[in-house]
Amino acid sequence: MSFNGKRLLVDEMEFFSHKKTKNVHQHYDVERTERHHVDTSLDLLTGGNKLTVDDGASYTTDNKRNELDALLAELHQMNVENQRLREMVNQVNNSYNSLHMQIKTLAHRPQSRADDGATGEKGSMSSGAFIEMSLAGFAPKDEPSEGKFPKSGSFELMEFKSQQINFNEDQLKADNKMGSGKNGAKARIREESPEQATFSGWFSRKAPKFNSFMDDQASEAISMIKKARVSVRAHSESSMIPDGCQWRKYGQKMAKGNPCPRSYYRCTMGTGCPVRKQVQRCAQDRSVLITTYEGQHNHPLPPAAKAMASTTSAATSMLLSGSMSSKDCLMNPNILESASLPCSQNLATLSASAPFPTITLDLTEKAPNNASQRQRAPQEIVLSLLSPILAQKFNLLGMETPNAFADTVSAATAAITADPNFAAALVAAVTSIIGYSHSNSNGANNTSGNHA
DNA sequence: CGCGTTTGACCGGCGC
DNA sequence: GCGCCGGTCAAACGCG
Repeated sequence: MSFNGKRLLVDEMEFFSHKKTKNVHQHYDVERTERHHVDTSLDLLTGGNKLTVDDGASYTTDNKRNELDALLAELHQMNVENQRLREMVNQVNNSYNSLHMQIKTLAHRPQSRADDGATGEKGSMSSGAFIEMSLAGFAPKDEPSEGKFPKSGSFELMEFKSQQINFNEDQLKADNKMGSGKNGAKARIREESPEQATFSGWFSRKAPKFNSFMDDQASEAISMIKKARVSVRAHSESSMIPDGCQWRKYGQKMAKGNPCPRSYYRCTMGTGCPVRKQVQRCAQDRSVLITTYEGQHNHPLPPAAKAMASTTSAATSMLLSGSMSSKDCLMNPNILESASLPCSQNLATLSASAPFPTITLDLTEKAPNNASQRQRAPQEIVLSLLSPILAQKFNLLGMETPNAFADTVSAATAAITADPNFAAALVAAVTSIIGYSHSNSNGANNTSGNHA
């Protein structure tokens, strides 16, 4: 009964995202949702015939009784599953509270950190401290103290403290090669340690003022979040890939190193929508269209636009969470392969040389004959990308990754990709969970409609 | 006439 | 300070 499974999964996602609700309400909502799903399923199975679960009404056929028995058994199973998930939520909340207290402690002694940084040259600053500062900027300054699900920055702050950062120089070189980096950016990377190059390039292009680094870094981070970009490479003969949004061209320039002009578009679906995109053909392969999105929509998106918006939004979340950008993607690019993506080593890459944090989704893979290596839908790609992040979040919280997690992901991937609408909703839900819920005031309207 | 596109001018950041 | 470059503006233009 995949239908029920899907609905329950989404409800759990919403359950996560509405964590501020009191527990009693959460439980009530879950129970009510379960009942609703059973009723809905009964209606579907019986073609609208009146069936009731709890009053023992007579059933006209044995088949229907059997179906009801099966559904009740399934309901029981779901109750068990829900109970397990509730326990996981409690664990997450407890872990978050613990982490939050530690962050508070760290935040109250910025001067000592600042002194550490100020005593040496910028280049000699320990990478751990530097990254910690950068990531601290991710943590919203107005974050409520209690009961709120952790922002990604909160996670990563602890994550980077506890692990020595390694770096894959080959990945960086590849980024430099493929990116539109200027010489200046490359020089910066040469002078700094690689991880500093990545983070300082995005968050601290000017010399940091260590005596007020928290505020500076936070504001810079917020600025960078707004400017974070998602680049999508796709084969297209037309001048633009269809993404469901309405765009107005406001400029065209010849970019250095590319004989093809770069076009600039802004979203016209909402008044004053800040979302912009650049469209340019790849210099090496003219059939490849590179579309770069920047900004967040401030208006509801039509269904046709949600898929792409969800994809780019999730990719951005992945990027901004830091978990993929610095530790997984750069240090261990093979993690993408662990997401059961046969072609994923070229799927999502990060540019350390770009002036803004940019993630590139490469959808130009040739569609193989092998069904198992078919070209995947964006939702499928995002789901595959997200699964290792979710697993990582479990591990980060000191929670054992559920044994059946990998199998569940595989099964869910198959089920979810059969339903594009559900996939889009799921991606949006997951996006809100794994961190980057900086979608502030327009979050309600902006259902999964964030580009970058 | 309204709307979208084109295109040269302009601005700011950055490196030298 | 100068030049390069990416990005944006806005007047001119074209189309339905």
